[in-house]
Amino acid sequence: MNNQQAIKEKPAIKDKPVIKAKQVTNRGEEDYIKAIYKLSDEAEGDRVTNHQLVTYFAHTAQTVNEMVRKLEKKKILVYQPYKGSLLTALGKDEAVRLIRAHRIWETFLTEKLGYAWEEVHEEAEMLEHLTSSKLADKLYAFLGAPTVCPHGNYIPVLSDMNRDDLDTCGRLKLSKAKKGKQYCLKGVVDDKALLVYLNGLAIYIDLCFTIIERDLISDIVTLAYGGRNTSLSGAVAQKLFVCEVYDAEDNT
Amino acid sequence: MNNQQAIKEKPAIKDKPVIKAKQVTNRGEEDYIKAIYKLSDEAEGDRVTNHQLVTYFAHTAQTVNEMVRKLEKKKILVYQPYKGSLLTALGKDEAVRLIRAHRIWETFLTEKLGYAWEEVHEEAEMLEHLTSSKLADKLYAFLGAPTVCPHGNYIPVLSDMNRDDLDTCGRLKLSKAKKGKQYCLKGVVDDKALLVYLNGLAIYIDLCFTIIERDLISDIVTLAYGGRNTSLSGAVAQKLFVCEVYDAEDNT
DNA sequence: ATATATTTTAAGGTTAACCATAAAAATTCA
DNA sequence: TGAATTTTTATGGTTAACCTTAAAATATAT
Repeated sequence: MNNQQAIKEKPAIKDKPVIKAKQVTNRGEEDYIKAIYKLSDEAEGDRVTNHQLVTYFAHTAQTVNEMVRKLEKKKILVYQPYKGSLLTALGKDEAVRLIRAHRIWETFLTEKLGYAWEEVHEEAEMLEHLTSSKLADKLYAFLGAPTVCPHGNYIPVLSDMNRDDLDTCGRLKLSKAKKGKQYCLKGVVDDKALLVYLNGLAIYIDLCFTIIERDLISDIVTLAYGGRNTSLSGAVAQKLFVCEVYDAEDNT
Repeated sequence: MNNQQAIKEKPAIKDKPVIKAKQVTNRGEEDYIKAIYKLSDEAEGDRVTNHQLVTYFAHTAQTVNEMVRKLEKKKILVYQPYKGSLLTALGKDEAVRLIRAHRIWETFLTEKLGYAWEEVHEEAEMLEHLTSSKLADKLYAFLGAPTVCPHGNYIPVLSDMNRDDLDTCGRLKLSKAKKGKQYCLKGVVDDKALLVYLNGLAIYIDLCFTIIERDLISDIVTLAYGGRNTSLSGAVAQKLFVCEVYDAEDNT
């Protein structure tokens, strides 16, 4: 027995490959970080409750609790039972890093590979998790330092890493737009069903239109563009971001 | 108790996001498939023994056995105890799909993003596992249907999916080259240390040189190119693939 | 201020991909 | 052919990310 040990101890280390897998799949944790970042924009008080995560991921309360506690230990967030989670600076950096990678990939896939805007989310969702800063930066430069992704959402750069609202900044929700005025579509929420719906209506980024009707009872906005009128529900209008357009003849 | 059940059964399904992670990390299995494919090129009789996998991955015999049995159940290989594993057509297709994705990514990273040839392996190693056929095909087209990766190795296309020797086909190992003849470097093994070494010697794909010495005792080849002479060990020469070059004046 | 509802968490389970130890089986070699 | 060596596999363990059930703690609404 002792003998066998002795023999086993010297299995001549040949200079063979010896492949080791590395940082395999932070996927779970990273998805939680992104979710908390995203949900905190919409939620009141910035704190994201476990309940929100339960419905977002369709995980059990137990699972959400475990993940949140784990991220808390890693200093990625602070958690108050019954109150919710708040990302630390570390957590926010991580979230922004992921969102940046996500949007860079989306831009690459549409601009360079000819994907449609409703096809890129899933691919980017996977690729973002294995995108080093080096890769992100090189891709970004290759794309010509774009400011927005195919859905019109800002691609954060290091200087605005901690800006809170990456999605609406400088723009207006269409649901807040005013009758009679002219707007230009600058961003949409990255939601496949919505994107396909907009395709059918020939609505895309940079489209300009006039609001010809805004019914507050039915919560419907009606736009005029390209010789047609289209009515959108409040639910849709809330997912579109616009900038006001000033006509040449319309001074101020 | 029964009561509680009844209440719990109707947690009104809201139309909230409900994000589900999918096909998470076949990484382990896929690495085994690739390893078996690669090792079967070098090994005698095509079969890859568990022992080869043990040294390749630095996993235990038990782990290798489990993985092999699992892949066997999935019809990816046939395994004979004490003999080794042989990929099925399904397994080979899978391996080639991965190698194709790997080499396409390597090409993208060097050609489009300016990576050095010794930097691309690790990135490609991760990206290949989440590359759909659609993505691979679009990338491939974007790159202009390249035939080889930055290391000069063939990028398989569907038509040669089952070709056995993707790495040496049509080419010669430098270690088999003859004194006095002229050759062109067409491929090198994708091994970081080797690539960095070659950088230092200004040796790269498509470099042409003449073999001015070939010492069989010391197993050293000496090349002349760009006004310099360089001696390479047999270990290195075995990892370089060349084609013979015929001078204009040297008929036949 | 309590009763009800909701949120948290303890306890224990599952699967995948790894590990170690050691017994059983097959191969190889003398 | 038997002994030595190698290969395989049974048993049992670990961690991460999920699960269920049910108890404990807190919040809310009357």
